Parts: sequence; structure tokens; C-alpha cells
Amino acid sequence: MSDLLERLRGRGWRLTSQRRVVAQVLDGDHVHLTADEIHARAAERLPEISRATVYNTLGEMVSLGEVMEVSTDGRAKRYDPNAHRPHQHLVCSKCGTVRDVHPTGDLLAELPAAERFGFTVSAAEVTYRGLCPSCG
Amino acid sequence: MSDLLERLRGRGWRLTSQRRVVAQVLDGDHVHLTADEIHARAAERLPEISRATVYNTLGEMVSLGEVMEVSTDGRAKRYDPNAHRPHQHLVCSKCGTVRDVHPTGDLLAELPAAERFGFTVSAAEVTYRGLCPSCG
DNA sequence: TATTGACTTGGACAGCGTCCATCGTAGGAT
DNA sequence: ATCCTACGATGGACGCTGTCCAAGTCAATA
Repeated sequence: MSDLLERLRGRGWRLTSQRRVVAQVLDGDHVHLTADEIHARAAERLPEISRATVYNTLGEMVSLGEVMEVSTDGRAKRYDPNAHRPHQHLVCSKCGTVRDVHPTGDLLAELPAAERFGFTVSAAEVTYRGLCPSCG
Repeated sequence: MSDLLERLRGRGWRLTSQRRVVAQVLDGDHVHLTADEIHARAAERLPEISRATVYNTLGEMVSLGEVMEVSTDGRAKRYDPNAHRPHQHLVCSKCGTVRDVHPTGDLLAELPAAERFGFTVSAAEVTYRGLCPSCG
């Protein structure tokens, strides 16, 4: 059973079948799924679960810091259940696939082959996120 | 007159009034604008310019490497005319505003105050982009 | 100035995500 | 075990961002 689910329950979440299913789908995830993929997999177990619920549930998991959002440039966001372990992302510019990577040293240098997963890496970028003075 | 425009002209671009206006709007840009904002500003000078043309023109500038796309997590992409100078981005999670930053040393460390522009920075992330084995 | 292929137009369309009014239900109270 | 009620789920409408296409227009060359 899901670690994730245990952690959420511990935070006073009302446990519904929908939330349970979403957590289970995320839990076994090595690839990083889009909201629609998560919805499709969840619907295999709970046919009438709605898209809105999947979005709500994912959004809540993200704000609780249990799940991480990965935006893949124009495509659908992907959801990474690995929020507790620090890591970076390797994104395919064509299909949007995401892999976790754990680079060391100079982050803008080329990734070591062992971290490249067969990708042809063409760019590395650093983004800082926060609130600007007017939104702060 | 625009540097950007000169560079584009030098690459054999057919020069139209629409392209000229888009380049001019981008050129004076210290903030980073969305496609719609660029369209609005361009339309002040050339009222009947279409959205499609703005998108086409921006897309071409991006593939020529003259302009850089910045994706701001779910919101509209922003366009950065500063593509020739290496730099990273600081993005407001609420309104999507983007500033260029030039960090040195440990990229995941806190940004120095001089590079923070009044933002409250809460995260730094590194993204590697490329093609995965199946798309490669 | 005539020609022509590249560019522009605008409207339809698609993907991703949000919102809202309504209905259902988990979980505490009895 | 049953009741209550506030919180969650539903699904359909909506909005934003971006793409596509067929038809019309025009910059650049001869």
C-alpha cells in the first residue's frame, strides 16, 4: 500500500476512493504521467472518476509538497511522486517524456552518460521560482 | 533601429511590415512579453496584424536562435530577445513575470540580493532538454 | 510592371486546465 | 447502526494558448 497515501492520511485528508486511486496510480510511477494519463489509469479502477477530481487531487498533493509538477514546455504538465528526494529533470522536446536525473558538479556541464538515458541532450537551463515584488 | 532586425535581414528574411513591427516590439523589451502582449503592442502600430502572424514570426525567430522562449509553468510562454547572452531566468509563480539573472558559482545556492530584483525566491530547478531514444 | 512564391489573414479547431452549481458521501456525533 | 453536514466529486461549460488551413496579398526580382 501507498506510502504517499499514508502521508496524506496523516495530514488529515478525507480519504475517498477517488483520492486513493489517484495516489495508487502515482505511486507505482517511474515514468512521469500527465494528468490525462493519470485520469485514464485511475478510470481503469474507478470508471466514473472525473477529470476535475484528478486535477483537484493532483493540485492538493502538489501544494502539500507530496508531488512535484514538471512543466514540459507547451505540453501537459507531468506529475512526479518523487518530491521528497532532490533531483533534476531531463525532458524530451518532442514527446515530453521526463526522467529524473541526479547530476553533480557543474550543473550546466554535460550530463554523464549514465545519467543520459539514451537522450541526446541539447540544453540545460536553470529556473528560479518565487514571487515578484508586486505579487509578494 | 533594431539590431535584431539587421541580423534577421542578413539571414535572407523577406522583410514585411509585420515582421518589422514584431522585431521592434521585442527589441525594446526589458520585461519579457507573452505572444498576446506582443500582438497587442504590435497592433498599436499596425492595427490589422493577426495573431497567427505574430506566432509565426516569433516561431521563426526562435528557430533562428535570435529569440529565446521561456515557459512559465502553465502560463503563456514569454519571449526573450536576449538569446545571444547566456543567462538564466527568475519567474514569478503568481503573475509569470520573468527577469534575466546571471548567477555564478553554485547554481542551486541562493541568488545574491543583487540578482533577486525584489523577488522572494523559493526554488531553483535545472532542466535538461533533448531528444529521448524513441524520438531521437 | 509583371511575375511568383513567400507571407498574411482570420476563423475554425484542439489541447490543457479551471470553474461552478449540484449531487454524493466520509466520518464524527448520537 | 444511523444521522448530519461539511467536504469532496461530478460533468459540462468555459477560457486561454497555440496551431492549422484555404484564400488573398505583397516583397523582391527580372
